[in-house]
Order: sequence, then structure tokens, then C-alpha cells
Amino acid sequence: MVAPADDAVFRPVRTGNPFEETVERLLQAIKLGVVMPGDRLPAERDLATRLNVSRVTLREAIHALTEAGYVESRRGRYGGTFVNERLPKPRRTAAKRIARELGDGLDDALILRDALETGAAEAAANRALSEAEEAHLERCLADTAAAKLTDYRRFDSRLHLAIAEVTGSASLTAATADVRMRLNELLDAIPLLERNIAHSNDQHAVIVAAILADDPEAARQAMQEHLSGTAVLLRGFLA
Amino acid sequence: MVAPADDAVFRPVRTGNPFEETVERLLQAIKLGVVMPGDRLPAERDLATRLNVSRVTLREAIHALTEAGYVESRRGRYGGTFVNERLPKPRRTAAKRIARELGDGLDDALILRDALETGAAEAAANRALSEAEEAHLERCLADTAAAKLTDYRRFDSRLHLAIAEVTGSASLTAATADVRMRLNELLDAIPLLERNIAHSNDQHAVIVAAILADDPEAARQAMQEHLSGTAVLLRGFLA
DNA sequence: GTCCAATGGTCTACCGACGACCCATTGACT
DNA sequence: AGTCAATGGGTCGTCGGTAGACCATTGGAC
Repeated sequence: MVAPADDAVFRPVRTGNPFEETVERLLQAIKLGVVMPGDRLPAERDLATRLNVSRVTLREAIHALTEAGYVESRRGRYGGTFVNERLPKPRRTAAKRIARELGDGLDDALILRDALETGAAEAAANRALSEAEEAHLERCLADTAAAKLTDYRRFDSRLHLAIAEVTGSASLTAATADVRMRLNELLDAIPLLERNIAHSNDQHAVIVAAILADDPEAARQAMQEHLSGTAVLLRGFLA
Repeated sequence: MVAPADDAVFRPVRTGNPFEETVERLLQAIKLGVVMPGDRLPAERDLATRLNVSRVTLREAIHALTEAGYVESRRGRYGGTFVNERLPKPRRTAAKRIARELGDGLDDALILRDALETGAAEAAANRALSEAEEAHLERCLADTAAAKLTDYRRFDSRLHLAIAEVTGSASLTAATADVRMRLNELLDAIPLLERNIAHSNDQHAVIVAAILADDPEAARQAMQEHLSGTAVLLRGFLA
């Protein structure tokens, strides 16, 4: 007899080839605000080492992103690959089509995100943060509050990622980044309202305040509410 | 400028080759109790498809596990690859050596596990479970309570995995399986005491009861306490 | 003006994983 | 006793990814 959990453990060992995975990662860096427009990516040799792919593969991925309009490369010392100031607009594919593609994946991602991000908020509040970490959190919070509508998603993502990061768990941060990317496509299909943004910013402030005040329960609670808001929005919009 | 979260998003795209990953997965299935001693693994062709590796690679992995004493293969119809009744003992490497190898990885894994498993308990209690799911949970609970000392870890893992599974999130289940494997090595280095097991079983019962009673808060709380117990044990033993 | 270090751009030989195919074995069913 | 479907066992050509070396370009330092 094979337990029902078998499809979790017998899932594909790799999803896609190194090239595709690398493209995905670079997109993650850009779309989640890890590298901002104008920023330079690490040098090819360094980046290839960190991603554990050959330089050839990395270059192919960069080439793909160049053609898609995300980055541009310059040669010479002090050269490098830079994120474009004007990024391609996410194509507004019909939300329902995307939803159908995701299928059960939507609930899958929402449940996972809930566990990861509420857990992150609680863990972050449980830690004694360094001054640099506190400054980074507040910086991300302020940037997000000041972000233009078209940039909002990116700054929002970076803030959430920053919260995951100050837990000190690299794995948690990585998992959070992954699940956010999965939800990105759907979120892009939903119109962003000023009203929602204002509310979102208020919640962000509460979350960060609770983390800085070392209040795990409040941090978790605030994050929970924040997430349930977008979850309801998503499910409702796609219903 | 590159944000501090860069090492989460620029982490290796793949850890090890397909062969190694496949071995790791099969070990996961065995050590986490997804396939029990005497059970048959899925047929090579099926399993290769599900794992998304070539049959050649899968067979090499199986061969490795055969030599390590985990499985045995029989040919012919109604043949297959079976998990041995007597599994190899985990080698009791000095705990402190392992701890040093893991390094910050211990905290990393503990924090992630906390988020995933408390989140899973809460999510499971929030769902309306089918009769089959409820039966499976109770079955795993009873099996774990009745498990011999040498089998305890396996049944314990299967129960925790079952809780993750009834959330309905495959990703959450997969992540839980992964992080448990990472902690496995360390747990194997710690002597298992009857007293600890009894306590653990009590907590398991409380957790499952809360899930079946659709009480998310209680489920989370109980899981939190359960996990913090082993976390303290781990950190203390390796201090 | 010259130098040179760091960067992107290119090529080549090699290898591991893959896919597809066929063989060998087994035991339930007829 | 014969059949045959399902399974493990094995082989071969192909291709994508890798490693490593080398070339081309740029702009600051001297």
C-alpha cells in the first residue's frame, strides 16, 4: 500500500530545464523588487556560480530577458547587465483563463502563502533584529507607501520578502519568493485600486510596528488579516 | 544596489544531479513512511514519469538503494521494487559534528518547519475534511501511538505529513516533507526516550482532535507546543 | 596617453541525462 | 501446458549543459 502523500514525495524532481529555471529566477529578482530598475545584476561569472548553472546557460537566459525588454547589457569594466528603467507591462491575460490554468493551484498557493507569511511575521517579531535589519524594514515600508501605482506590486513584494528575510531563515525567504511569484500572474490580472492600496499600506505599517515591538501575536494577527484581504479579493474576482 | 534578499533569489537553481535528487526522493519516501516496509514502489516506468527523470536514471537510483539495503527488486509480472522489512540503521554520527555541518541550517530549518507545520495544523482544522481524510488521520495517529521504538520516527513523520496533506495544499505537503528530511539526520543523532514518546503521543492526540473538531486556534497552539518541544530538545542536545 | 582590471562575448571538447527500443522473467489465467 | 500482460534488465544514438579557455570592449587610474 502506498500512502496518499505519495504524490507529494513522488513529484517531479525538476520542473523545466536549467535555462527556463534561470529565466524564472531572474524574473523573480526583477518582479519581486530584489533588483530595482537601474540596478546592475551581479557579474555573469559570479551569478552563474551562485545559481549553479554554466555561464553559457546564464547568458542565454539573460539574452531572453534582453529580448523581452527587461534588461540591457554593457561591455567593459564598470559594464554589466542592468535592469531597464521602463519594464514591460505584464500582459493582462483574462483572469479567468489564468485561474483555470492554475486550477487547484490557486488554493494550493494561497494556503502555502498563508502558512509561510504569517509564520514569517511571527518569527520576525520573535527575533532580536539588528539595527541594519530594522532600518531595512522601515525603508521598505516607506518605499512601498510612497510607491507609484504602477510600481506598487514590486515594492509590496520587496517588503513582504524583507519580512521573511529578517526571520533569519534563508529557506523561508526562498519559499516565500517562490509562492509570491506563483500568485503574481493572478494579481496582475486584478485592477489595482487606490483605495485598496491605502488599506494595504495601513496594514503594512501595523505589521512592521508589531515586528519592531517584538510582539509575535500582533504581528501574526496583522499579517493574517492583510493576507486574507487579498485572498478574498483573488477568490472573489475569479469566482 | 542589490537588496539583502538577493541570496534567497540567487540561490542555486538545482542542488545536485538528477541521480542524486532521485535517490534523495526515494529515501524520503522510505524514511518519512510514505512507503512502508514490504510495500511496493510504483513501477519503474510510472515512477520515472512522475519524477520526471529518465528510466535509466531512476534505475541507477534504485540500484544505489538496493546496495544500501533499503529495497529489493523482483522481475516478472506482479514483481516490482519492494521496501525491505529490515531497514539499515541510521548511522549515529556524532551529533555535534552534524550540527556543525548544518551550521545556521539548523535554525533555518527549525524556523521554516515551525511556519509550515503550525500553518498546516491551522489550515487543516479550517477545512471540512472528507471521511476518508479523517479516517486516514486517525489511522496514522493510532499507528504512531502503537509504533515500536525503532519505527517511531517513521510513523511520526507520516502522521505529520498526513496533517500537511489534509490541508489540500500539495506544495505545503512537499515543503513539509523536505524540511523534515533535513531535520531527520539530526533527530537520528538524539536518543529516543520512552518518556519523550509518551509525551509526543499525547500531543499528537490533542492536535488531531483539534483538527477533527474544526478548531484552528487549538490545533495551531497544540502543534506549536509539540514542535517547540523537539526544537528545545535539538538545540539543547547540540549546545 | 598608456595601462590594465573587470566585464560581456565566443568557441570547443566532453559528459551525463534522455528517449526509444528490445530482451528476459514471472505467475495468474485459460 | 500454453498464453500473455506487466514488470525489471539492458543498449544505443542524440542533445543540452558544463567547464575552461580565449577574445573584445570599456573607462578609471596613473
